Amino acid sequence: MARTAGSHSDITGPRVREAALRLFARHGFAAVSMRQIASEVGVQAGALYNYTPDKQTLLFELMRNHMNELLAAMRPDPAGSPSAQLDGFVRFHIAFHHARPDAVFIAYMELRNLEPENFATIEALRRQYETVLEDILCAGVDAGLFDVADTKVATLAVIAMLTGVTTWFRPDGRLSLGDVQDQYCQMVTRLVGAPGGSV
Amino acid sequence: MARTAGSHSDITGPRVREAALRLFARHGFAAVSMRQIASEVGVQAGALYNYTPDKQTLLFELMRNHMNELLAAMRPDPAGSPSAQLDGFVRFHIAFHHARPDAVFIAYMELRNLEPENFATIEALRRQYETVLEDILCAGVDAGLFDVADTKVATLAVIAMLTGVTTWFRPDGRLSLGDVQDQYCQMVTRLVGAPGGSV
DNA sequence: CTTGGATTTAAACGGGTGTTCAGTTAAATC
DNA sequence: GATTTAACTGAACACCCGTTTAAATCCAAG
Repeated sequence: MARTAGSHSDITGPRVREAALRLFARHGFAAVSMRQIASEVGVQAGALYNYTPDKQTLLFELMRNHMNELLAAMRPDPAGSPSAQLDGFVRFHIAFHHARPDAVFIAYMELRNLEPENFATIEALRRQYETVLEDILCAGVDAGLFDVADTKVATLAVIAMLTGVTTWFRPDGRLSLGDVQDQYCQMVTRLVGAPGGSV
Repeated sequence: MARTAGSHSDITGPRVREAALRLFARHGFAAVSMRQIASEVGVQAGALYNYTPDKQTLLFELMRNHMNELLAAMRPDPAGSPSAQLDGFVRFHIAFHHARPDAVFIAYMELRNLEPENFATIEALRRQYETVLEDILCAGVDAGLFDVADTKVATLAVIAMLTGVTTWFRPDGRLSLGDVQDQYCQMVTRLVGAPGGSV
């Protein structure tokens, strides 16, 4: 068992994933070659295959990793009221996605480049995340706090609205991330017909 | 001037664009080859160059065409109230986008595959469309009908929310297109703090 | 029926693709 | 210092890429 301590694989492995994430987000999975990724890492193309069985799996692992991090980070306070939970969800979604623009971009844009089996896995994780929000909405409706015609539709509407932030928000722009979070909280609060959202 | 009547170009041209639209939407611009498009049309790859100078322009024309159609079809009733105009915008956006899923997909997903000049053109058209909605929101705020903290943010939030419909709505599903339009109208009405959106 | 231009083919161009693998390098263990 | 083995190179594999071009085909007009 040689080269366990000073091994480069501890360094090269993450660097491969970082380069792939950045390049896939920037140019798209199909438009990026293994040689481009390798060149970014400072290695020959063949060396990448020490870290991934193939290009498809490299994409899949990036997406699965992102979704797992998302689900792990999202822990709604079970003691909070539905309104507080909804508020927390909105702020969390905006902040978490803003911190990982490349991973977000890939997770939403490269789904069609996944093989069916991999697609199903990512899709399941995505639905799991949506369920977190839907449960909050259902709890609010049950408590008579929210007025939502269809919690499934409202869930998808809110998530689409929140995810859209990543396409235009720039930290050096007119509004701070906190401003944006505040505004979206108000809009979502009103959207679900919760009290406290009126004029 | 021979072959003006029985010319194939009247037939092949549209067929090229249809095939490209479908394939680009399904697999992504970078993942689709000119030979695939040609094969779909029933022609050799070289024949495509009678109808487009290159692959990039083919994509660009599809996107520009879609945006132009979108802007031409979007004519808010200048006599209507801001609330009625907003309602009309929501219903129009959902219906128009649902009728052209492939073009919508391309217009939102393939922006990064456009060369800078082409990107700027499409981006300008997109902003033109957003301005239609923002003007409605501004009119509503000026009339004291809407309560919106930031019309730009609200515009982007509403459009992201509406466009998201195309990713999940299926006409053979639980809800009809009309149901979805109704629900989004209510959610948007509440989101902008307009009267008539409360419980 | 010939003509001439629109339309398409077939082949070629230079270059890039994902992936494999024998061989080289270099670091950790004995 | 010899041995072991993870890490990497460099070349090759078979194939696909967008685009160009000369030649063939097709068909309305004269």
